[in-house]
Amino acid sequence: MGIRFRIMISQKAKYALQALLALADAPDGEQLVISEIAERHNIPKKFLEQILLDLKHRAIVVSRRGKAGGYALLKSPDEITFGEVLRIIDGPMAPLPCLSRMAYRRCAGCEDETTCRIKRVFAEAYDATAAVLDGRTLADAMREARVKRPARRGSGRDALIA
Amino acid sequence: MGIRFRIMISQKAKYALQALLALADAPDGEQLVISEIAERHNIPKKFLEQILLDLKHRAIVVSRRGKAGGYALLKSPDEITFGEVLRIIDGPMAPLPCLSRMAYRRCAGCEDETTCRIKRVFAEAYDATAAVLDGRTLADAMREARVKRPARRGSGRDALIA
DNA sequence: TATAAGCCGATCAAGTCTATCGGGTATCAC
DNA sequence: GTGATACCCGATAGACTTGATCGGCTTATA
Repeated sequence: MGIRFRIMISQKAKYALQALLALADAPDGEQLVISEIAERHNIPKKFLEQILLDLKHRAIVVSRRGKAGGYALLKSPDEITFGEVLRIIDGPMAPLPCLSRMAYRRCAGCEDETTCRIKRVFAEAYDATAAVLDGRTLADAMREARVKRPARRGSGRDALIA
Repeated sequence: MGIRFRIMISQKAKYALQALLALADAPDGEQLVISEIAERHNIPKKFLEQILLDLKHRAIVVSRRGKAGGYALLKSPDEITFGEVLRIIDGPMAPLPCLSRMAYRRCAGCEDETTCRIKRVFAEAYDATAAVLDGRTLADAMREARVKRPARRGSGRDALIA
């Protein structure tokens, strides 16, 4: 139906970030149950189960099972970066396989990687993206929501198209 | 089989950029036929037809039909940006629909867009990416391939993971 | 022991990506 | 004007991914 976006964050990653922010919001690191988070943020409960389990396996959150169970953050909100979460949920972020450190692969049909004229530009783009995503934490996101800043840079987004 | 990359450039876009660079390489804007480009760069010929047609419709290249036909660049290589090509071939680049100017859409389930804590971070990431991709032209890519520069920034890519 | 909550693997529908196919149409050489 | 060449264009198909659901198991509390 709708238009497809290429450089898109998955729904799963969005859910993951929402859930983590919900946990970060909980006072005193109090734990929350899946169904609570799911209902409050309109996330399919079973889907959220998978997501939180992934995050648990990667030591972002902890869980307690049983009747008094639930989830809580394992790391502090200012130690959890967006980049980290995205890599866990969506896999490598590099725009070309040959640019990834966590999953390097030669590009199909690329004969001389050292002189590839496409690679260099995307390497720059990737560096720029990664610098932002690896530099922003849940704590940053929580802060930004409270104090509304003026445009961060001179021209801001208005200079950009699409 | 392999690992999936999320923020990935499509094969189609890679073909498009290769083809455009091939046309930019041609001396005096001489035209090339599809099959020539396809063979030299290992691009499926019929697939490349579609791609070049798209680029023609968007006024990036011109074509001549018939026996002495072929393709040539319509704009000069320093007027064709990577971002432009990517938007034509892959569609909007924004990581969230609500960040796209060319195809704005409200994010599913996002209730208050002005206070969305996820949006802001991705807006920054997107700005950073777009600044690079909209700032690099085919001509840049051709230049960079010739003179091999030292690392552009201090630490360079080595500081980054994945 | 009953109940609540997380754990876990399998499966499914819809959509996307890559590529291919079969022909249609313009242009040039002769 | 006839044939060959090269671009134009819509339809289709297979493999894969994504988002989501299902059923049942395990652990812990009351």
